[in-house]
Amino acid sequence: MGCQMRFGSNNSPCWTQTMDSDTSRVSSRPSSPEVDDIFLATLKKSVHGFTSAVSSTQSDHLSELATLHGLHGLHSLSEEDEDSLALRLSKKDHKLLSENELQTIRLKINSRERKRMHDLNVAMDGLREVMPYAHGPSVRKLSKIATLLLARNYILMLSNSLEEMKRLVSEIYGSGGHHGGFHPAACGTMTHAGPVPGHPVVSHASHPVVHHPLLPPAVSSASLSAPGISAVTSVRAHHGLLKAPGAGAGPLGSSFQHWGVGTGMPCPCSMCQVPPPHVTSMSAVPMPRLSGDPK
DNA sequence: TAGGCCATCTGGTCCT
DNA sequence: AGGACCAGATGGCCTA
Repeated sequence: MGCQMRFGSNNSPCWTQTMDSDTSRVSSRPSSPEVDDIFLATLKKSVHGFTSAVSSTQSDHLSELATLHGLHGLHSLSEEDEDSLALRLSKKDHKLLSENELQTIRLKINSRERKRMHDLNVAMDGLREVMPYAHGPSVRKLSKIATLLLARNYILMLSNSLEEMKRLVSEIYGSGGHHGGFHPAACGTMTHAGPVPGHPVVSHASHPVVHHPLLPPAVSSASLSAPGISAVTSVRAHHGLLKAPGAGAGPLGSSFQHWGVGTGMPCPCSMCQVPPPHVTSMSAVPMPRLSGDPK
């Protein structure tokens, strides 16, 4: 089976295709049910007796305990039996706490855990939102693991792009002052798209590995093959995020601004008064489809 | 039907 | 002691 990331309507297992629409299911269920509702409902039930308050798991657990204590047919127990069971359970398993107290504590803990997981999901949703991936109602929600892996790759891509931009800037302007000798008069006719005259064309294939201070050494395509993300090998293999930054119409491929040497400020010339090289939107990058969607 | 993804419960551990 | 965090177990939903 390998990598099964469900995105496209046809749900190809791997990220070999761009995300595709599937209006039928963004998420068939809320990321988290109304926590308070659940908790309150459960609490409400608990008022009428703990045997009806417990979840199925709790019921099972209770049944197990009842079995351990030699009591069978828990649901048919009378109140006296329940009280007896509670006493016996409290004596053996919970010492001083009554069942109701235990139940209350358990519900409280469960509620906290639900809230914690809900917060985690909210954060995950926030991460999904900033992921330059296809958004919209017609796009299936990224799974958690997909979100994390994609985010990681995205960060790597941005880091590499940034480092490469810095390198290029220093390469271009490092030896001279502003417009160090190559820039045509007042940026007259020069297109910023092509290779800079007198400067070697950037070859990503020959780029030294860029090390990001926040990343482990050798953050490169090789490092992306770490076992930790082996589950998405095909994702990596086909994922546009993992291409060498700047390739083609990447951040530096088609346009970049002149930068004032030493100032880090954009060149004020008219030619350079264009939007800064945007971070390539991954939604614009042909993302591999995750399914066998023929589109 | 199998497998993936997810929410929830639960008990354990660690921290404050 | 209480809360946060974690991982295992469980069951539901969905898709191929």
